[in-house]
Amino acid sequence: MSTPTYLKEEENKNLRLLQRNFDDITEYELQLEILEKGKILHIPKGKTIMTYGHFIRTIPLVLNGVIKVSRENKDGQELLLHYLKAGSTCSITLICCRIDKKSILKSVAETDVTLIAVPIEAMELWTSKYPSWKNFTMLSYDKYMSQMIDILDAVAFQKVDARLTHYLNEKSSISNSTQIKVSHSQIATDLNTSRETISRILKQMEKEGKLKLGRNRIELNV
DNA sequence: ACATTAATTGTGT
DNA sequence: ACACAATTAATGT
Repeated sequence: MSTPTYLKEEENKNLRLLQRNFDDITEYELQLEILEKGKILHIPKGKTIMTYGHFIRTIPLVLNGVIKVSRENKDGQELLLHYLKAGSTCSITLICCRIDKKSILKSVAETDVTLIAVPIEAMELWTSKYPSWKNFTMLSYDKYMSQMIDILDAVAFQKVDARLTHYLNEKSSISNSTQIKVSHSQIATDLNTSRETISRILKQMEKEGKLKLGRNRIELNV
């Protein structure tokens, strides 16, 4: 049975995407194996990928789009941790699935997302077989740890207004626009604070001329 | 075009 | 943090 041409083209496209976004994964063999064992998933904006308590059986390699990762506790309390952009993976899942642990995180597609879902069984071999895979996972851990330190820093030492400013800048860079589409209560959830606090700080910032407010919309001034 | 309703935002305590 | 007022967007008639 021969593979239809359009499928091969699709595969080539994905291979190039993989090479372009994950330049730490160098072995051509490994790249092919990732595409062979992994499954390409297209996830629409707004869809929840993981929530608290889910078992994890695959790890995501993000090819396109942005995934929002937040901590979620039993009571449904949330705190935005970081964003996964193209070329990254969730390193906590690298550990989690190894020890067969339930997810302690929640992830939602911030934009439309394309990713390769790699089953854990495949990864096990790669660590010993391909130096660059080992390197890639180590770099991911390192990146993750740094981000966690940053979060700790922000929550422990920064005031809410500083965190809000940072939040807005990040949002703006993700959407590549100074127009941010989000409600005050969503921001409050992300930063784990109250909606009123966010409303008041935003109002103050508007008075200072830093931004312009609208319903479900914030326009950043440059 | 207008009225109704739901959701978001503003504010005082 | 809570209660409520005001405003805005969405929807139906």
